[in-house]
Amino acid sequence: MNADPLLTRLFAGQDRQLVPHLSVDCAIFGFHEGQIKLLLLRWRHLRAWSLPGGFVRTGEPLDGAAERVLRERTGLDRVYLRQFHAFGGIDRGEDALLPAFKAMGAKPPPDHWIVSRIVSVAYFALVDVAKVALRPDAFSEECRWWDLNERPPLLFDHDEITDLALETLRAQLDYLPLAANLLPEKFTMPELQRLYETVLGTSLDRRNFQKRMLDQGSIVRLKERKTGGAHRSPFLYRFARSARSRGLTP
Amino acid sequence: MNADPLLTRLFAGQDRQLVPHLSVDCAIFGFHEGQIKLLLLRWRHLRAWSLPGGFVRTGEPLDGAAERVLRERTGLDRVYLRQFHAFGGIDRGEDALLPAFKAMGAKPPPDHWIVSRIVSVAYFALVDVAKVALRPDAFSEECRWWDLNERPPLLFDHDEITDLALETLRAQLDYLPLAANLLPEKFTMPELQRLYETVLGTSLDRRNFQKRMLDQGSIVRLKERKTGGAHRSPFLYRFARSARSRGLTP
DNA sequence: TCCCCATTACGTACGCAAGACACAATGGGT
DNA sequence: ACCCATTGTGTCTTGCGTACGTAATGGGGA
Repeated sequence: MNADPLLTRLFAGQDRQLVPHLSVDCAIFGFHEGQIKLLLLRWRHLRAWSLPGGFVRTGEPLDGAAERVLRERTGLDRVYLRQFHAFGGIDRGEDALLPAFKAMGAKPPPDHWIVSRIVSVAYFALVDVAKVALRPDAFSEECRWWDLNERPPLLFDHDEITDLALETLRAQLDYLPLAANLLPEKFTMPELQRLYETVLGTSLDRRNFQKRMLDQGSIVRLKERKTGGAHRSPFLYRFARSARSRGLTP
Repeated sequence: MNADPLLTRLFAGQDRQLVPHLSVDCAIFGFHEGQIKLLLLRWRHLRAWSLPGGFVRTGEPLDGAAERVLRERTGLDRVYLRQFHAFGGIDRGEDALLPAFKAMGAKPPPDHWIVSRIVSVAYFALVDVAKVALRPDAFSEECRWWDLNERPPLLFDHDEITDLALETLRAQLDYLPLAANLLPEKFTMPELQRLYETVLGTSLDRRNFQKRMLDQGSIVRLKERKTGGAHRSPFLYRFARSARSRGLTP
């Protein structure tokens, strides 16, 4: 197999396009059929999964790198994206990459930063699954949604990153407009409730939940109802303008 | 003036001790006489102030670098220290350093990372002012506590960093054992209340505050009272064991 | 020395929001 | 036409936070 020209230049130390020792990783969450979904990539040759990520380019803001990763994998722009932690331990499992590079015909020098020490700034994103156009990156052969509870073990320290992303999500559930970004424009009250229950891991009272949401004023009831279900048709709702917060510079 | 040998080696690109393009900054908070204090350094030659910070060494964890900065400036170890954000904008004001380097007789090449692009991971620390032994670093001529409201304008983007640290502090006031780390072992109820009021920027009802704190169970009343004041002697309290959380790996 | 009074300690009443639960309405399935 | 799971709405209770009143204390001023 031919060596990737990008990798060859990178390993020769000639690449001044990237900020060394630095990367971004994105935990991209979706919600579908009552389940939280996580977007994962499968690496070529390694056959193992990781979060979408990438390196930071010279002259590119950190947030810009995260926005780029999100855009390149999902086609989405201006969606909910927040930094939540920088992971800077000494051994984050970078050497798991070595077999992949070898299989690609490129050999990094043993002291090259890409296999020695990388600090990764982690972001989480909330997206509407229906709007996503999945696309793997140069190093991966597949890109798909996983049910959060059935996800495979991840490469590097990405299990740890995912866990902290979820913890952050739960802690901020009522402050950030989480649901407004995970659900489609129109949704029913039970759908909204199942999202809350899934994120919180508890069950909530239907009637009190509805009251709380409506009194709070952040969602608006539409005239339409959702038909096709086997029971009484529920109303459709949408979020009030103020509830949708997009992008990193609000 | 003679060139600093560390700087000379760094600018010649020979220094493999530091991870390039990466630094840590610490917002170190204290509390004294009813006021929140912030620890600042005054740079040599520049005569301007900044947060304590430093570069990350090869083989040093990110958290370790923050702990080292805190220890070197205050002599303290195992105190409350948390990462809260990575600042990675394109121009964070690094070129403010140029005059300082020049005055030290060292000239960085114009494309050197130290004046081109630095991503800084920011931490905040909560310390007991009485236990701190202040010590400036190699680049600063003075190191002292400032009243938060009277602090001077800071170098780089450190005003922004300080603002976000405070915002994070306020948001987490009731969850993290903030007071347990800012106050001395023994303290009075009015002292605790003033800390809360200062951080929150509001005034609280004396009687309800006392009830809330005691019902919560995280503080314990001692048999002693504080004497010497001009009025009725208040009881002394201490935090319950569980309330004190120290260091980055609990 | 004694009174004054700011400050501390303890207790009660009210209001709002969340939680528990009952009942009516709907719409496809049988 | 009836059944019944599901949705929409209302009521009662509980608990926490807020507002506020009263008693106790200890140093300072006359």
